[in-house]
Amino acid sequence: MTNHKNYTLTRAELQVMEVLWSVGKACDVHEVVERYAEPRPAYTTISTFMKILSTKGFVDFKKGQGKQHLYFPLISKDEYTSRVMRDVKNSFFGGSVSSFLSFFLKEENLSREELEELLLKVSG
Amino acid sequence: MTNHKNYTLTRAELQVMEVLWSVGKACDVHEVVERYAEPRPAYTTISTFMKILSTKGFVDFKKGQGKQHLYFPLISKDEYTSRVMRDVKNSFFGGSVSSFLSFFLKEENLSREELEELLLKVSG
DNA sequence: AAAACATTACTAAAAGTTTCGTTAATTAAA
DNA sequence: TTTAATTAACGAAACTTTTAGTAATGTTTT
Repeated sequence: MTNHKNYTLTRAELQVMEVLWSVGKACDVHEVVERYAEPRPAYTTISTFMKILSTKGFVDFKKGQGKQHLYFPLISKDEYTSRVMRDVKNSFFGGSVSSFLSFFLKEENLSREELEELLLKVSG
Repeated sequence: MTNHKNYTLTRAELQVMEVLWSVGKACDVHEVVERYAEPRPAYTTISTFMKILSTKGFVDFKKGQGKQHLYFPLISKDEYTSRVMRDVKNSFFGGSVSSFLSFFLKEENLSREELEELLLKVSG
């Protein structure tokens, strides 16, 4: 399946995706579990999430050694980030770009100099 | 209780808070239900959420007519928004302001000029 | 080919969230 | 003061998410 468009990631699903995104290559369940901090979830827990994520269209897999599946994301972290940002913008700022940005900047309490610097770094 | 700091709002809880924030004054359960779009939730559903939100420290109440409670938020929408923004910044941009900003600008396709303008508006 | 092994699929239970009927308590009305 | 109305508290059902054990299946080794 390929239409992650209709779904959102739950907390635990996102955690799995984070690992896949950070690894950057297709990997098996063991590799994912290893990257969890202690106490690690059970192998089958992650396996279950892979199944769920496949069904929801967020990951796919190719065959590895033996019957092993090598999982990889079907959506990039950037794509998903966009989606989250859009949702936040819509829920909290009525979809307004400038409200969103203003709030963020005020929130960060940046000095004039820091702002200038950011401007350069960002759009320079 | 007053330590909402340790909790986050679930989807349905947030919806209740949105109403309280928008109304702007302490209100009873009926007033909240009325502001829901059809099909409205049952009175007791909202009542339950008020209880939960009190326990979690997001709302408090004062006595109204009779035995009725008038609920009001203990956290402002801005405060809660900050929290969400901080979470997004941390989860998706490793806490980096400039990463956050860069992504947002690319996403929104803002020009250098538009950004400058916004910055001025914000930082006076 | 059989046994041992590795891995996914299946199932289910535990935990968390959402929903609302019923009950109990309080206030208002008769 | 008894009855009716109102309202919050309680409890539980339905649903979702999270977790993991067990079964089934395919792979490798003997």
